[in-house]
Amino acid sequence: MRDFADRLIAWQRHHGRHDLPWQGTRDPYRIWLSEIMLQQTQVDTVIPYYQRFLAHFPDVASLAAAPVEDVMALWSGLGYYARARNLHRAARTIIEAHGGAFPRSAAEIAGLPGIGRSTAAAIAAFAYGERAAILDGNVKRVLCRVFGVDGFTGEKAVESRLWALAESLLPEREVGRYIQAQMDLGATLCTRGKPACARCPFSEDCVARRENRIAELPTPRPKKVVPRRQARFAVITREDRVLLERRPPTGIWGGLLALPEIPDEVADVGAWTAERFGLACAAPQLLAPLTHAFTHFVLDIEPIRLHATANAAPHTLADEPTLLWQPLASAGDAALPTPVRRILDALQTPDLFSD
DNA sequence: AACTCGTGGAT
DNA sequence: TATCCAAGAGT
Repeated sequence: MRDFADRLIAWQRHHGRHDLPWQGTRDPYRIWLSEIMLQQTQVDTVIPYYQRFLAHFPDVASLAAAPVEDVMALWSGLGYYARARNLHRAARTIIEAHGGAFPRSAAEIAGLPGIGRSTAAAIAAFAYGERAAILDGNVKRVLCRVFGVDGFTGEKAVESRLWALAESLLPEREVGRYIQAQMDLGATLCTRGKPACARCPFSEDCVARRENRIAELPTPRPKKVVPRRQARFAVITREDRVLLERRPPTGIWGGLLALPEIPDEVADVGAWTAERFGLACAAPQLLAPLTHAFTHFVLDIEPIRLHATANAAPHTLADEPTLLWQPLASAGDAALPTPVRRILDALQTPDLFSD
């Protein structure tokens, strides 16, 4: 198909999306922020986070100047928290190593942490009109269907073929509109479930449609059994505060504030609390358990409430910088993972009839 | 290459 | 309800 890009661009003018919050600007910072938030995350989920983040950090300088804890708090609930840490690291790199000027080419942009080939191309195309191909989930789905590409797109051979195809289809002009068109077509029309082929500009040419293989393309990811794990979270309160622990920068919920996890081998929770935190507590109280599903495992959570007695002073934790007494009233502003947020919400608004 | 890393929407 | 996976990147 020789006029793929031209037809896609023409379609985008009349049927594409033009009013998303990150559109209508060539500010590479705003485009960058949107692209990072949109990684593996749907548009409707991103929009309120994007607005809030931009209100706090309107440019690279303000982001670079902020403590990483503030950045994590604004990312809280959005998931994939390494994105926030890398965003912050990259902002500081731009200020310190690039003199505050955003890199001008996709190749340079791709050198920043958290920015891979596809995201770098999107930023360069939107901000500078650079002729660079993207390969996100939308593009993969559209190309696999229209051109009949078989095989799971996570396999290197398939992905290499798709990259080559994406490069070969690039138009000479209006690259920004073109890649927006690819994403719009994939997100609004060539969807995973029931694609609206009747409204598609390629319905006559599409291999998947001609061969009646719309449901088989793109080839789905090989199935895997997701393991189920169990964890006990200590909800240690003292007056109107709760004890939180900063998680290590890597791993699950990296850099976030969470409830201390009670090791599986601990039988006597009260004794463990006394030994671990130097806190005397009243009898442990079981709170409502909850299940949290990740992509790669399911976590069954048992929150256990422990009331610390008054002689347990907050300042005894001064030599443990990862621990802090968080006022429950302001817990909503903290960098909490979603299930911890839910537990603390329930603690503040006890409702025997909910759920 | 295979695994890790969150959360919520869609079906 | 169970399953898939979304504007992917890092290791």
